[in-house]
Amino acid sequence: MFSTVSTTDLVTQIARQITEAIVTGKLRPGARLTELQLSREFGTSRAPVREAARLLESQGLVVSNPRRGFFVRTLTASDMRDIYELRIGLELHAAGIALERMGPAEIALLERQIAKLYALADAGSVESQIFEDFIFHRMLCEASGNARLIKVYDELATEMRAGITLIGKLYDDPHRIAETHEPILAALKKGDREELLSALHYHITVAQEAVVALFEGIERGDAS
Amino acid sequence: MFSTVSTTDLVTQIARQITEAIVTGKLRPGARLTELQLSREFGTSRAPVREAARLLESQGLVVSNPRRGFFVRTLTASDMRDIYELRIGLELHAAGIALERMGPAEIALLERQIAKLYALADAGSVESQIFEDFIFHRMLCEASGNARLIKVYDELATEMRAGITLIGKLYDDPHRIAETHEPILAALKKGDREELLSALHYHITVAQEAVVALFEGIERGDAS
DNA sequence: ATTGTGATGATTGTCGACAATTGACTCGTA
DNA sequence: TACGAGTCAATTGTCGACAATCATCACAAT
Repeated sequence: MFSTVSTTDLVTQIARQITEAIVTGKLRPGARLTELQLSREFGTSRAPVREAARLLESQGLVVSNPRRGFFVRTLTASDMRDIYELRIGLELHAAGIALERMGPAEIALLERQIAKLYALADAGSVESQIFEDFIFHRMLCEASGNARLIKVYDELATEMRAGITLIGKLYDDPHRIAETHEPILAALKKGDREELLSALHYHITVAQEAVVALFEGIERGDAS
Repeated sequence: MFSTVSTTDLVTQIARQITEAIVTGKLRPGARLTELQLSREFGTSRAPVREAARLLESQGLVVSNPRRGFFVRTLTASDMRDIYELRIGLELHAAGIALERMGPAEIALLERQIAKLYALADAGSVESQIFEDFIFHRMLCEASGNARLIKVYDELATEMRAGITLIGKLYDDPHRIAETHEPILAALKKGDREELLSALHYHITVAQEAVVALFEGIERGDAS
């Protein structure tokens, strides 16, 4: 999850910086990525920048028009609906498997993560709460023990972050955000499969509806 | 699904050729991909080859060791188990959504696809049947209407093909392969959700067990 | 025989440059 | 004023070259 060592290769480093710029909103959707400008900014030549851009394209953060270059991908309401719908399938599947594999230790970790959400609700920034929120769900996916599944989750998480950045509004009540994770934890503790899947489904669906509605509003021309 | 025009850009073209070489087995798992050799083979310079290799890395077909280059990814039994396990979650989710959206026309297309499988069982090559088998399941995913989900399926399909290539043995009774799709179709026609998910789950699990067992055998040192 | 060491060849990572193409801009004309 | 053709700057796609690094191999020492 976190950078292993500071000495990663140049392409990865560049890709990470561009990703940060996108998910934090410094690079707006639709913004053009000119290779020369980026290479100057990073103090490298164009080659590593191109490769980094290709990497980000495969992750769905940027799109490339042949002969025109790379642009920050503009996520639509339809995109977000698909992403969250897929996430439902993915995360419920992960939870179903995880339920069989989790011991008290793993569940305790999730509980601590929720505590962290509460703490950030009181004292932290919105961005850090969003980040830790994703960590919670990633831990759930990790508990499935399926590396391939985790990889897909990470890709979805990146896209969701890229989309959500525009939207601090969703998190107007950070305390409530933390609360909504409780039913998931409760079901896990009980070992109730039906309840777990139901709680997760509800949790994600609520987020989906909020995000999609907001995007539809933006597309309709409300304040960005 | 198929190439839109013959004039795709160079990187895509190279990536496609390397992919073909991998999934057809011409490039064995673990084989080294030297940029110079590939660039000579394609009559280009190294730059497009590098980008194509990066693309394939993001698809999980090749891996890169920094300063050492690219190698054809060696899929393990554990990898295949994860891939098929994820596929179960993905495809069942897709089917659940698809059930609501499919009309007689879409179901008829699936029926024709099964007919094609029978035809290939009688007269076709194993490879073409494998291909059309994947098409059947892709059609099911397409019916979900979720583009993001389809993208993940395509990635999984590529990895499965890369793994399965070694294995013509799994398709020793091609007629039976076609048959195993019938229960899925039957459930769809009935509109029985439970039966559909159950049939799909069984169908994929059977494949998973066969593939994983084969890989475990290979890892144990049986004939490759 | 085995292990450590040094040279050597091959390969990657990165760079700057050139040609091809695109999009915008200007100018002229109806 | 509106529209179209032609020109031009900017950017990408591709290339060959150089330096840094790694693996291999031979050779010597224990």
